Amino acid sequence: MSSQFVMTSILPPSPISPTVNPIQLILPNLPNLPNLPNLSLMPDMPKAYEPGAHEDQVYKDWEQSGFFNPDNLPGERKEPFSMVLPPPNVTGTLHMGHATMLAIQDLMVRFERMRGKKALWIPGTDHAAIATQSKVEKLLIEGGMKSPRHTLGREKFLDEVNKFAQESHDTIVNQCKKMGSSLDWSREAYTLDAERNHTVNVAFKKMYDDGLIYRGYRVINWDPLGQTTISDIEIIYKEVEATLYTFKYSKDFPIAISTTRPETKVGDMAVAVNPKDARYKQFVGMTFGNIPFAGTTISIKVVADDSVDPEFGTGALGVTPAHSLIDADIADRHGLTLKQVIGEDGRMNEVAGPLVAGKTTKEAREIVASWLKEQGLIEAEEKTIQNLATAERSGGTVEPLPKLQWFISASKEFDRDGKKATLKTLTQDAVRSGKVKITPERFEKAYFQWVDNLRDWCISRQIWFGHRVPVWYRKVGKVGEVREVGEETFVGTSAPEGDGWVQDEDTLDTWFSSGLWTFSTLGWPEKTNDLKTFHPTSVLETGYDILTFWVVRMVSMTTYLLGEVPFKEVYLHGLVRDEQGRKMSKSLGNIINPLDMIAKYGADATRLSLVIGSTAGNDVKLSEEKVAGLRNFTNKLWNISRFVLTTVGAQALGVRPEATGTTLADRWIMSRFEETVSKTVRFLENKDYSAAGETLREFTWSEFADWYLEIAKIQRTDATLLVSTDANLRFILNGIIRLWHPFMPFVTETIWKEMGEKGMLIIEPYPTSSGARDEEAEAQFETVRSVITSIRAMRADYKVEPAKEIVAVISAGAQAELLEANASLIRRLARVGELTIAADAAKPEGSMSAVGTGFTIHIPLAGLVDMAKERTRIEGEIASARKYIDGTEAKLTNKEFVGKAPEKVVAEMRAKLAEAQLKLSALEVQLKAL
RNA sequence: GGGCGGUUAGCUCAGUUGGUUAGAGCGUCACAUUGACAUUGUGAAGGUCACAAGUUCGAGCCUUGUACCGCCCACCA
Repeated sequence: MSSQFVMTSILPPSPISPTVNPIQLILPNLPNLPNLPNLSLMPDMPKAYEPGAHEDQVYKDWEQSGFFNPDNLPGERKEPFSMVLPPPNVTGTLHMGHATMLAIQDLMVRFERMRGKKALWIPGTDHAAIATQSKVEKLLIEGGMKSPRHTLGREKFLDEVNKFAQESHDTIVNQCKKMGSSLDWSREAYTLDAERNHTVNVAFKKMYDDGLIYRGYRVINWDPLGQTTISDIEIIYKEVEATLYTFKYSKDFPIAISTTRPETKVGDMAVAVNPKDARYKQFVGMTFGNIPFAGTTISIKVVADDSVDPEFGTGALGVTPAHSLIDADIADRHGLTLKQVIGEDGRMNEVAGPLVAGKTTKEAREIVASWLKEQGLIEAEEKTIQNLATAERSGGTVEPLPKLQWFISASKEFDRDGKKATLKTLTQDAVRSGKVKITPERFEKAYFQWVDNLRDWCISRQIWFGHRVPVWYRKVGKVGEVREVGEETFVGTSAPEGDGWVQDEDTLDTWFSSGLWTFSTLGWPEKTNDLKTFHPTSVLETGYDILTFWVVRMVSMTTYLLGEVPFKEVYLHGLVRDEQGRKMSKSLGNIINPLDMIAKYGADATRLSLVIGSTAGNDVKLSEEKVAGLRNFTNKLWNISRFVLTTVGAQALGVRPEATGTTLADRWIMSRFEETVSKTVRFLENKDYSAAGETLREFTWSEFADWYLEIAKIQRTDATLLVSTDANLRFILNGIIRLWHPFMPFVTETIWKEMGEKGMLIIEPYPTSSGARDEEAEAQFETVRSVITSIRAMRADYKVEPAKEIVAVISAGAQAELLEANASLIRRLARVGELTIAADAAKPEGSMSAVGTGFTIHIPLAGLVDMAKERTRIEGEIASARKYIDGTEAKLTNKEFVGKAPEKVVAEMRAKLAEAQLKLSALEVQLKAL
């Protein structure tokens, strides 16, 4: 029974929380009030946003709403958006890399959900076969058990692993929720649960029946420490120092060879030379038999093979077919037999001869080397750097050796749509045809580099934790007559009928089941509604480091089994590094735990820190300061809302105000809002999340909070502007809360509640914009803003107390009317008591001046103005203006520039020149006046 | 050995098909602060865009080369 160790329990239903949010006690009392709010009903918002006080409750509310499940979403939603969560390994807890993935994916799915799509994001975990089993084994050994597998036996050992996996799973689920992930828990899957086991078995059987899966006796990567085979990509190369010996097998042998592993030479079957190598041509085809070598006897054939580099070493390669993957290939081409001299325990076996039998390879290496020395066979001995193959999980030194294993063929041909295809060509075509788009595009190269060299994939593992190979064997033969006449094989989704069947002991590589993930989670092989609606999935978002491990395999297996791609797009994020760019690791002690960050700064700030400042495919450097900085922003957003809600009120939020009768500032902020919406949406559609976030932050903080809110305070003192100003404040607040939601779901949903909105923000429509801007208002407001900023700068320059009112005279030419119309803003925001604005105003005695584009500001500061300092400053400004004018004039008098540059560029430059000249003459006037 | 990135302010990074006097956040400095917010406000300083040559009217951006840093693949036996 393969299901005995399958984990089925997934998740208890969320209990309905007995706690009642105090805010909800107030809000139902908010009827449709007349325009002026009743202050006593205003929400009582604390001064600072405390994430810990809201996040868990908000998440529970979302879960209870059922909106994570697309079947429950309101309205008619036709277009699907689907995504699978790359299942985290049940080996422990989530790290910042997982947090990044959750932040980006949740952003994607919330955005699409708000845009009215049938949005589905499927959660799940990966049993991570070798990784989990070795982790549990290690823990048991640390706990005092010497040989856990031996002591416990298969069933009890698996109980331990499953227990650990369950605990890990619970932790992971909790962490996903803490991050605010809007995952549809009702569809949660596990790569090793009963349904996925069925999928795996069906897939295995189909591929076996089609000849894509086969069993073969071949040289594989053996991990003597983990006691299992591993695939090529589970190998990590480490540089170690080694001795390269050059020697002859015997005095009479005509060719010398080199090796760093003399002990394997007792298994040599041939010497390979390049066919073009004149030195050895005469020996090709000859066999030298009965060579006494290190206590045994070997027989060496000289073969010619193109893969041998005549320039390297002696130009001859000793072929050890059983213990080198390359040699195995050569042996295969020349029909040499595999002579296994190293056993699965990593020691030399009987075949290796009495001199080394039973010794470890390391011991044997010394023994054979001394034997060679004694015999005087060594011609050279030198130190080199060798890339030692080690197993990713156990750290053991990988020993290539021949073994009967299960493989998936990359090159077996089959018919696909009337054409010949292989797994390799299917995988290549998926990306080449554009059916799968990889973002960033440059990773397509890495994809092809891997796929073009796709080799047969060894999928069987000698571990217990995993999907057991769905193959049964039975000895065939008449009892009592001949033993083991043959073996009968049965491949199926469950055990065959009849007696004597024994299931294959091995389990499958964990990537076999994860390769089926996009459709195993949707009910395949049944033709479910989910599969029809949501497959192929819209996008796969994952780290670039598992492109080859996982993405390639998903494309291979899905295109083969389903005849369609697993996803339309792959979006790859970078790795999270520390502030110095180092990988986060336990040994460096630089790990930032996402849960710590959430506890300290909130989930929203943590998410934002992983999204802002990171671009597709590039690593993110994370520091606690960055998270803290973004926590400040969440608090800013909270306080913006607090201001609007407590002073203006919550009514009529979201209703677009009438444009008539509004001020320049009103027109400006509405225009900026339109621009912000269209830019944000465009960036989100292009998956440029950092740019979207920065656009929003810029608008929220630098435009809405710093300028419009301050102006609103002034406008609200004017009874004729009160209603329209409030309407604007509400509308824009409502808009930014929606815009921010996919980035910062908790604080925005909390504010939404404070606003007294009935439904939940999670399903509100995302703002849209025609992109129509009021360019006149933007330009005019820019002038007003620039006047205010200039006055503030002058004050700061002369250390005038911010509260103190000053006198200002502005000479503004054609812009005098505009500034006059906004004089009250200038007075209040720049703290000007007596303000004179004229087309051409004279400079008062003893004043300092600042020249802007189209205006000059004078501030009389009797006795305070340092004339020498003023002169230096103005001279400096004149110098830079001259330099600019000279450069620009040079360009404009250059016929080639005027002739070849686009008209628009030339016209812009002329306008800039005129502006600069105007400024220069104004500066010169100022200098003279001094 | 093959390939892919990167090098822009003290730090972390943007910079869209080449076109204003290169931007942001953090940090720094100065000033301020009981009415949304010190998790704040206002203002300022700070850059030969790694280096060299080339293409172009024009280069942070394109080409070639050099240097340094990081990663992936191969595994020379």
